Amino acid sequence: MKAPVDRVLPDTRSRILDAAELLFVEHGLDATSMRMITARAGVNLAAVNYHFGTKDSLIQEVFRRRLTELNRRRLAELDRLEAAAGGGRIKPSRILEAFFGPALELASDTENGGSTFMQLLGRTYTEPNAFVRQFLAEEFAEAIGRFLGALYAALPEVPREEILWRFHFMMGATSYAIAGTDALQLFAGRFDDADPTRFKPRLMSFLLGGLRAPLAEYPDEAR
Amino acid sequence: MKAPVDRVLPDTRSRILDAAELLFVEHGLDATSMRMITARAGVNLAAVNYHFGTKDSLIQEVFRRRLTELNRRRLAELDRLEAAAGGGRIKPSRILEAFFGPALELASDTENGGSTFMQLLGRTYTEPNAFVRQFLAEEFAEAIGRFLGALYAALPEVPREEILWRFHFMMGATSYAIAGTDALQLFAGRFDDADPTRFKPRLMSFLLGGLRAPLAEYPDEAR
DNA sequence: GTCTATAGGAGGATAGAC
DNA sequence: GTCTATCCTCCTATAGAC
Repeated sequence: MKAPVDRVLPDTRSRILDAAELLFVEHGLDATSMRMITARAGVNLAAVNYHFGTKDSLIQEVFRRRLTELNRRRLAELDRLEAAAGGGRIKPSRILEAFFGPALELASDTENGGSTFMQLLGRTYTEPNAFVRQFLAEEFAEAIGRFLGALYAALPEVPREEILWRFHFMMGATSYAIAGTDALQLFAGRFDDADPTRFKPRLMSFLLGGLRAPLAEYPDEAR
Repeated sequence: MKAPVDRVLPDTRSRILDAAELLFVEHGLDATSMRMITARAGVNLAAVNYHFGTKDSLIQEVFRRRLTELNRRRLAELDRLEAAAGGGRIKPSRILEAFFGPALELASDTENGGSTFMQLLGRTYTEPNAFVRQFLAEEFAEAIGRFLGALYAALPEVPREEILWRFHFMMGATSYAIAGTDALQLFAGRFDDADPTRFKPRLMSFLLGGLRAPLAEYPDEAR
């Protein structure tokens, strides 16, 4: 790499993205105005339109710069697992680790804003904004497809639509846990032993238990 | 009851609440303007301020009118369970049924807007608006406290903070599943067998599996 | 590339007539 | 109780100077 480091401090574009990410978490996408973003980033209002065009494009770029890398890492992990298995079965717990592990890692990265972003992402899965949902779906399509396929292969005795639903439930538990930890505090009062290092094994244990639950364990009383 | 039925059609106040509920789901709290609400309700703009004062108060009332009843039913179910057990242990599956059952029932009520509301509620758990979070926490405080206590008693061998976390995960899986079913469609393409009558047993089976998962089943590799 | 200035419109809220 | 009319604030986006 012979390109000289011209700027060691974040440039205008990055400063805008960082500020937007933070404010989107604090106030939501709609309630965050361009003025709030540029004020926090220390740049001029017009800089946003220069670099990103519209507010929607800015939102898209906030997600894209992190999601592309996140899903790349997930797929790399899955590739590694499949190569190591050499056509044999992969343990479901390994698959869950490959999918949720990178997300939880990012969620615990408080230095580079990863935890901020994951809070935002967790909330945005249920975002009503059609534009946002559209590109989120596109960004995730490949990873979700590959991981669902891996789970189908790892659990051939479980009906596929059941796996699909359970994957959905697992995404929900994880998103919600990441996005709304303070909601738990509100509900349950002080939460002194919220040891963040224990969060991952706790969640993984729960997810695996749900994924492998007996199919008809809970009788349908409403039938 | 000797009060005559003066109005059989919804009055202005109810029409505003119904319209607001629907629009909040479609566009989110912030993106829904007072003008959109009054236009859909077929009432004048000033009627909202007359009946509710501010937009925040209107939002609060949209939630309150449904949540009070929902949590009342949950607590009634729990009372019934505890009375029937007569001091003995209650099965965790019964407790989950008492808590999540009424919510799922409301979520499948498409006639009176219950499903609309539950979609809204599921999304709002991660709402950034501080005002909204505050009264949601107050509205839920009693029910959450009672049900956590019941789970503690039902699972005395499980550490309490573990139950607390798992309750949090269960709320997440449920909220997300209710709020974002169409997200699943986006991810997984066509979803032909999304039989809504099978949703409840599927979710309950998953929740119970997660709640009863072995504690250290998933090893903490990052330790 | 980044700024100032402003256009052009939508927002919540209210005063006062009916 | 419900309406009309209006105030003032805030928004996104852009045009054009530097």
